[in-house]
Amino acid sequence: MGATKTDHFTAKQNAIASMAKALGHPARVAIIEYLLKVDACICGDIVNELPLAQPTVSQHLKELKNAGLIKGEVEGNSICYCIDEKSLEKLQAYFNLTANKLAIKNKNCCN
Amino acid sequence: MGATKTDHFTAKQNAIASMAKALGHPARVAIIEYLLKVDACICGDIVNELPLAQPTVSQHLKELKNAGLIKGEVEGNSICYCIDEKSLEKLQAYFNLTANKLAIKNKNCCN
DNA sequence: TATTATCATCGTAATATTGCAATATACAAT
DNA sequence: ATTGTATATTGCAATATTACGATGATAATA
Repeated sequence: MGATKTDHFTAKQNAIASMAKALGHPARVAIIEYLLKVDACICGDIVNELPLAQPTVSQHLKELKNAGLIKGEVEGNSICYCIDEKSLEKLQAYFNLTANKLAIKNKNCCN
Repeated sequence: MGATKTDHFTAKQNAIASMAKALGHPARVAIIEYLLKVDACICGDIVNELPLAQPTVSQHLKELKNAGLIKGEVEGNSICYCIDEKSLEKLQAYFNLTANKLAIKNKNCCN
């Protein structure tokens, strides 16, 4: 026990959960917001922005990358991290769909 | 260590992270989708829908409730769970804003 | 080549999450 | 009152996450 039973759910449910999980930490939300704000995006800048040590930030970046929310490319001595537009669009589409379904839904329950 | 340093981030960042974290498990995504699909919404139904034991489902429901994503009301012998529209709208608004900012952004980096 | 700068990885401690059996609680019906 | 049904809570084991110091790896620069 202790491990999530991912194989019992649909691929889409796991995909959404995976991206949501990556955003389930304020440092990672802050990283996304910072990447959105600046044009140049090097890990060092992010470390200076956050109240966390460099290895911790590096780890958060890795998780965002694993979830597909950001991309990283080597650029000389440093690494350039950027938001992966597609993943953000998937989340946008998912929540638009969900909120719209909810708005249309018959509310004959708890309301 | 091991505990998230929430107080170092903004209230909004923590709020988004908190809701995202609640959706960071496929069972909880499945619960939201199920609540969206049905009109009547009682926990027993949810237990039957999911490949998890009753206490586990109950715990996931509690977390969704703590994050403000669902509301629960006692209804006779059972409890009626429903999606909290406001929270879903917040997520929708957040991802719309983020995706739109991203679309407008100058991409002079990693692209 | 030696040094410095930048980011990643390893190792580890502290804490949180996941999942379930067992048990408790609350209500409805008999 | 007792029984049955529905959900919550407790307690625990397995695993995951968070955070950071120490150390590596690589590239630019002196």
